[in-house]
Amino acid sequence: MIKKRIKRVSLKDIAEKVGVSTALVSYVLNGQEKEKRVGAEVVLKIRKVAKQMNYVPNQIARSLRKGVTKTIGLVVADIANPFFGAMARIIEDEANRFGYTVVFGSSDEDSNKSNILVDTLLNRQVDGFIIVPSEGCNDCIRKLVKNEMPVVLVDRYFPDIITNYVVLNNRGASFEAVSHLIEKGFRQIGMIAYRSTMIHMQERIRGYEEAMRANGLEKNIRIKYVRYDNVNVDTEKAIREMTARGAKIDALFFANNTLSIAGLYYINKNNIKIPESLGLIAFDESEAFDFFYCPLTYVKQPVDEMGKEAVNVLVEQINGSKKIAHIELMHQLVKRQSCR
Amino acid sequence: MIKKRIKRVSLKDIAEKVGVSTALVSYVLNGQEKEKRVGAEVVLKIRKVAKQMNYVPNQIARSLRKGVTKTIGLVVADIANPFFGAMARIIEDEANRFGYTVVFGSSDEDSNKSNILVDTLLNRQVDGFIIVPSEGCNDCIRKLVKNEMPVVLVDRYFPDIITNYVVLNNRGASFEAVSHLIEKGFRQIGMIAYRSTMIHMQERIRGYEEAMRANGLEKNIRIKYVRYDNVNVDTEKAIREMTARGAKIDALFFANNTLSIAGLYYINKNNIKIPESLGLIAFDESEAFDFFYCPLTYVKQPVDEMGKEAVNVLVEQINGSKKIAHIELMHQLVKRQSCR
DNA sequence: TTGGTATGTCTAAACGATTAAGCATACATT
DNA sequence: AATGTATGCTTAATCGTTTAGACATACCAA
Repeated sequence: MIKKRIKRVSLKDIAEKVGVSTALVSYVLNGQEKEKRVGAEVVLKIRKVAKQMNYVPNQIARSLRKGVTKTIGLVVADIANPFFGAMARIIEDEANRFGYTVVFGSSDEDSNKSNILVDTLLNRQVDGFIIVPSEGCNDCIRKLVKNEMPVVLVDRYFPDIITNYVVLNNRGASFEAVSHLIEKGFRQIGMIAYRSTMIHMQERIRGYEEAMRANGLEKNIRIKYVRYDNVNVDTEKAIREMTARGAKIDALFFANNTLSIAGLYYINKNNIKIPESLGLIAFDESEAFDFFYCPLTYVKQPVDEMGKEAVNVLVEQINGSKKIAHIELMHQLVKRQSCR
Repeated sequence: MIKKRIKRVSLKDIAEKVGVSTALVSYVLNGQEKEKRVGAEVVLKIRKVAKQMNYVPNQIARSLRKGVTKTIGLVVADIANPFFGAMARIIEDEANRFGYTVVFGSSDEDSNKSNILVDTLLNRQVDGFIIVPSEGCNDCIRKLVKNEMPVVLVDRYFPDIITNYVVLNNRGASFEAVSHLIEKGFRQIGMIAYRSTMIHMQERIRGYEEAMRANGLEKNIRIKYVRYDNVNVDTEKAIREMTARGAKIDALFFANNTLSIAGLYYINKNNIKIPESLGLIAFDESEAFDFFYCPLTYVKQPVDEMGKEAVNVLVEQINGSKKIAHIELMHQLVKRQSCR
């Protein structure tokens, strides 16, 4: 059952060729020839032979011995979602700067998948995790934390679990967005959110509610919840209901990129006039927001910063830091024509 | 220098607790209790203790011993590009089905970065590669192939290197797109492509040229080349020049998603009327194509199929297959309003 | 009794690197 | 001559698995 590929060159091969022990080869190839007092000619010879034999160190063996893999496990909701794709890219670059490689997995917001992913990555002895946690994976995160596995949560976190996180100032972002709609004269403002107990959603909802209340519009609060695995159908239904004659809304606030885009498809299909019939504010970024016939005002997240901070915090944790980082980043409200 | 984390439970710990050798534990936990004739009560006890101690096998140790890591190395141009993000997602799912985990890296179309990535992944002893090769990394791919490392190239390949690939029928796709423009009455059709010798670009260009020639329009061939690291500026300049009075084009064909979107921004900014002043066909998919004021006709790639096929071919290679797969998938021309 | 077969378990090497500790030798110092 | 110290290299254990092969015991058949 042992794999038979072209036999890779090992330290031993070099050692034999040069006529020394593997220890010397290891010292030299790790740049410890000074401390370990390796003879000058031997150093040169080892270097030469290593290059000539095309030696590539076996990171697996090294990892086993050192108990460190120089690998980061990344769990996102869906790598195909541009928000997470962009974040993954930043994380990749930043991790590389520190000598880490990234292994990733998509959870589809499913706690079961998340669990499996985390276990797989644990098997593989990743040195730490960056996780976009899903609803219901509290225990899984708690287990990691209890085992002192370095973990940084991003985009969301669990208030009852003490661990590092890097998130957006979601409530404030939402508050500003909705306040902006109100300033522009909208009163019947509806919101479309994921049906999720996760804190990022809850905070965005809370920000909406607070902005409404702060302006005496608490009676106008209308929130529709969409299931993650049924975005299109649920979003269409939500908008249809909210724009039906009767309790008609005059503006709509979307809780994230997927919802916004689903909404835009519906709005286009039904020729709803933006901003005359309906003011809009979206969340996250998308080219769709730029090319929609009436460019959207949206809440922009600092994805780059989020990714970078996550890696920085994680690397510190891996290096033994004990202090817990709770980072809340600021949004930016990009104002355009979708709310006059 | 040895890492001190919470000590993970090992086979030995279980063996000691149960009072047997590690061999038995290994057999049982790998489901070989029948073949290896392990006593019935011992089997139960090992299972119980393993569960109770929360045992997680060390994949690193197993990999070292077996010479197999159950890991696939994925090198794309940029994981943040939705085309590659979508592909990564498919590859992830398909790889998981076969018990593989995916390690990824972005090359930015840079052969140097590609080289470093491949070396890093080699260190980590991945069982095989799925690579979107960059210009100039011929040697790097050749080296892998020579060492009998399982490799599948996607999106593009090197005609002079014998190895597996899964690509689009690029020339045909381009040919059909441009023919469609011609059918619709356009004659002065320009193309915007990457300045790249890679086959996918060359084939898309060739398809364009052939369609032009097939319709006696060879004198009208106008191609502008854009640098990967300067897309916005170069694309703007290209369109400006092509639409300047004098040798004015009446339609434009973009060679991929990034170029299309850069072009659309320029077109919007300059109020160019689509399709009246300029017919358009894009390549790849994007929500931008749907929300652009005049929905774009575009060449759709079967990303899912491409990802799946790549994994399937790779797994076969890893399992020892010697036959080389050259797979060309069919595009789909999605016809909408941007070319009347 | 002898040998054969079945059953159950263990030993120890191997994967490839790292690294503490030990062994030689040469040279300088008193 | 005795001791110290610098230099240069080797030995062997270790990380956590896997697995071929040895070993031990029981039972049955001839």
